[in-house]
Amino acid sequence: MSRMEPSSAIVRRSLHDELVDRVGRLIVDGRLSPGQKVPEKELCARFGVSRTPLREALKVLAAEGLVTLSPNRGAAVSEVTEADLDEVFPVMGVLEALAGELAAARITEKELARIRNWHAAMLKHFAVRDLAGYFALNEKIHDAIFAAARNETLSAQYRQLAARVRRVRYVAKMSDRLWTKSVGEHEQMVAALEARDGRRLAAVLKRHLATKQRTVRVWLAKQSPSVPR
Amino acid sequence: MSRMEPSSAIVRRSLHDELVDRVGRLIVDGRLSPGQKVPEKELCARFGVSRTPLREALKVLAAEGLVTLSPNRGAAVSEVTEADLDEVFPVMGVLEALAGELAAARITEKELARIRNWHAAMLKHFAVRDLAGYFALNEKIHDAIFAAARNETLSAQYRQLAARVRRVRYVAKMSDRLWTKSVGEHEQMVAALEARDGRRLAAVLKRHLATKQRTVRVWLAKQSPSVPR
DNA sequence: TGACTGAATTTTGAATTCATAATTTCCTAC
DNA sequence: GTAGGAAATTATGAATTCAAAATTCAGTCA
Repeated sequence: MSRMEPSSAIVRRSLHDELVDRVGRLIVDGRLSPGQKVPEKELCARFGVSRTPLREALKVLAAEGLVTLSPNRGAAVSEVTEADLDEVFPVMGVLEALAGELAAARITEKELARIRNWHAAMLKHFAVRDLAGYFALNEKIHDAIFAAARNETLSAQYRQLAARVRRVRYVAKMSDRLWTKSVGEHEQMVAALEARDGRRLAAVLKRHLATKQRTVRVWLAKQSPSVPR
Repeated sequence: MSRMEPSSAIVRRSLHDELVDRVGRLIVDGRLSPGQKVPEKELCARFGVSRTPLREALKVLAAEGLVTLSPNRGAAVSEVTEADLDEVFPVMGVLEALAGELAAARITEKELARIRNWHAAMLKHFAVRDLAGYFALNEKIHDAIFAAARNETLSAQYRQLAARVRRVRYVAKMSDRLWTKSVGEHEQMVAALEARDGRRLAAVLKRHLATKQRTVRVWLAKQSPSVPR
């Protein structure tokens, strides 16, 4: 008997697992905004499921910090304060540094080549100041570095923290100065990877993240006065 | 009206939240052993709750890596393989290092004094080779360092990883040589804290964790042949 | 008008129910 | 006696139900 196409096969994940993803995405890319109550009923209707699996998913999202549960008043999308960023970024920093060290030691030629290509494409987006395209490739490159680090635990921890700040991170319009700086850092990242210099890559990634934090900070400061509640 | 004893007060957390703790503890301190299926029914009876909140808790524990869910066959306590340790320890390492740097900068005299006391008490337990007493204080000291780092995100991430390995970590009988080494490292930790030398503390913590990993490795290697499945 | 009270409604947390998948038991054929 | 397979049992995933809490709304009185 012939095996079914893996792509067409319905990999029957449990509903709650699927929902963690779907609802998480709604939050991360801003379709549910911070502070807003999670509309349980509406989401049940939208996804065609009952409250049970949805609520299971919300518990998981709460453990990951994307939603906040208050007793007898349900779930709300977590807000991202400046204090949160001050907590999260340093942790992301050391995780990225570790990823860099491991990746430099373990990355294959093939993976490196792919990153080089993405980097080149990213430069083109930068040239015409196409932020969305830039970010998409930027994220791919970072993911590839974590993949090359071959440490699923490390990647998972990072992903979790990244999700908490991404909605801020990827909305933050960069000033041209910071953007240029960021591109330069990416240049150095690729160079360090090619030299397989883990220490240097770690340092670059840390500096890069600091740049990002500054970008976000600027954005958040501009934003928060206009967000009353 | 007089206030009730906090210990007797029923702080009405949601059931699932309470259960994440209780079941998590069962796993972490080995009352449910790795590989074993989580006895849903039995736990419901034991805690006097229905399956709904228990299953919510299991989803959260699965996200934290303490249990593993397989479609249509429920939850089982996750096993800890050597490969897991190779993933988890490096991450814990960088988190501890960061905690050390932050703690050195932020710790108060009072907190430092408390750590000094615990350290002294720990030495007494070491003198008579009282492993349980030693571990209890050891853990307190590490917790205190994270508390002094004033970064809840950092602490939470660390706690999560620590839970995954603790059942191995705190069962592992240390060889006398490694134990002595460990005590020496603790000595250096306190010294670095007193000097508020973050860099040095980070280095010591990293070395200390490496020692611990070696301890666990030895234990796991001895163990695994006798565990058939 | 406007603050307060209390009933009606909605929302939440958790138990129960129900359909389906997995496992066990028991029977049959060899 | 054992392998195979059907029926019974149990476990699992998810929907539904139910009680209690929160919220909304309406009416009363100052």
